[in-house]
Amino acid sequence: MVYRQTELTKQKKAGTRQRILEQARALVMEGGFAAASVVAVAQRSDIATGTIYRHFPSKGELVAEVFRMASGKELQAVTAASQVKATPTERLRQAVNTFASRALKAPRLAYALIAEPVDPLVEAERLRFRFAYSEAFEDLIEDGVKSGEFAQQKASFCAGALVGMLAESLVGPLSPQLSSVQEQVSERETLTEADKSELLNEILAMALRAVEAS
Amino acid sequence: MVYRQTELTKQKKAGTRQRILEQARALVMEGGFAAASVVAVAQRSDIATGTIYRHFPSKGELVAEVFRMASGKELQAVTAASQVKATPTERLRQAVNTFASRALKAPRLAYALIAEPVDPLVEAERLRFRFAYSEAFEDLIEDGVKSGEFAQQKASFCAGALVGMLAESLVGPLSPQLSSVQEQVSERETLTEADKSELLNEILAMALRAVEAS
DNA sequence: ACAAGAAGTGAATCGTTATTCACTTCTTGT
DNA sequence: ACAAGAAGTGAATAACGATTCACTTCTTGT
Repeated sequence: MVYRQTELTKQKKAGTRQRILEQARALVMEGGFAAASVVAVAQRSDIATGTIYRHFPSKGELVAEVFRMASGKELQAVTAASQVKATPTERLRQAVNTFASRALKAPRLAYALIAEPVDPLVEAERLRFRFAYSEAFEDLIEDGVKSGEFAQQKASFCAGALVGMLAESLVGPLSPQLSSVQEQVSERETLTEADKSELLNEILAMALRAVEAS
Repeated sequence: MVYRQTELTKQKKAGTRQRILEQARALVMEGGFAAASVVAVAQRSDIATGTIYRHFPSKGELVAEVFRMASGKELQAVTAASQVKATPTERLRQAVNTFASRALKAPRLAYALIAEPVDPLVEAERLRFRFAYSEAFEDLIEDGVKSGEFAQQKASFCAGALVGMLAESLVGPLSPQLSSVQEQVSERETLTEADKSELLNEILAMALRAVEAS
């Protein structure tokens, strides 16, 4: 027994693992989870397919981790925005704006995270994250209801509906952007900056109306 | 050339085709599109797998037609509800109520139509139907904006967002019901009648707030 | 230098479904 | 009854991606 794992090898291994995750993430950004086959991830990471399995027990676990990384970043941004020191209305505005504008900046990734058909392990993560988003909004809505700024409503439900509304408002505009894999929707228009800005305004206005006292 | 297709055989063939569609639909109602494999559909229709291909060029076309049938029925109900002779507010109330209560009555089917990962051919149909729903709401919102009952808003966008909100508000409550195939979510509660009724009220209230003038 | 354990390799295998096709059975008009 | 065309059959095949595994290469301590 001459060979025990040392600091160097441990780091090297962690590095490989990291590279796999990064390349998988890059593939998802370009072509969604569908593009992240084991073979493709391996090729892009300059390793053999088998190596993937030295780092992840299954493909599902790999993509679930990719999902967790990417969604975690988004969630953090939204949560931070929702906790600014301001009125509930302003906090909602910030949170919605953060969510939507980030999605519009990386449409392929956003679609993958929000709506793309995925492996059950990933779907489970998605549910979890959706719930986490919901909680971020829930706090803010509760404060708004207490202060009378918002209408009387069941915060837990409305937060969920709000997340759904946000997500779905974006899926429509987002899906045409996918181009590559899906042939059917090829000749749709691309979103101009002006379109995006108008979209943002409408989403913001509607979200506010949806919770505000009338 | 002694055998030309006659009325009787034509009807028989149409009958078989119909039975295939019905059994496929039944399978979808029970276990979603995932449960509607060609073999399963054939078995349940008491025919050989090959026979499916005498009636449909591919599995995709078959399930797309099942989707079209089922969604068409839902769409028709919502459209009808949205066209009752009443104020825009009341029409919205009717349409939303129709959509949501029907979904809650057949949760497995609703989930399959709204959110289940499906074959691209079916996904294309889904987009089309989503747009059709959106149009039903669009007319009603436009009327409401004109009459001043609703806030100033871009009807085409808000209708889409509304459809998204409805769909997504339901996916959460609906997905736990799936039971059979998905193991992860097994120990979630089932919706009681009281839950459903509360859910309906909240959805209705939020949808109205989302479009109404403040 | 060497032995042993760890990481990496990639072609072969497995699992799952849709799809095909050579064959059988049914229907019809003469 | 019979021939021809249509419908039906279901085992075999195709296609696809995940997973395995016997093997090679690398790393380490003595």
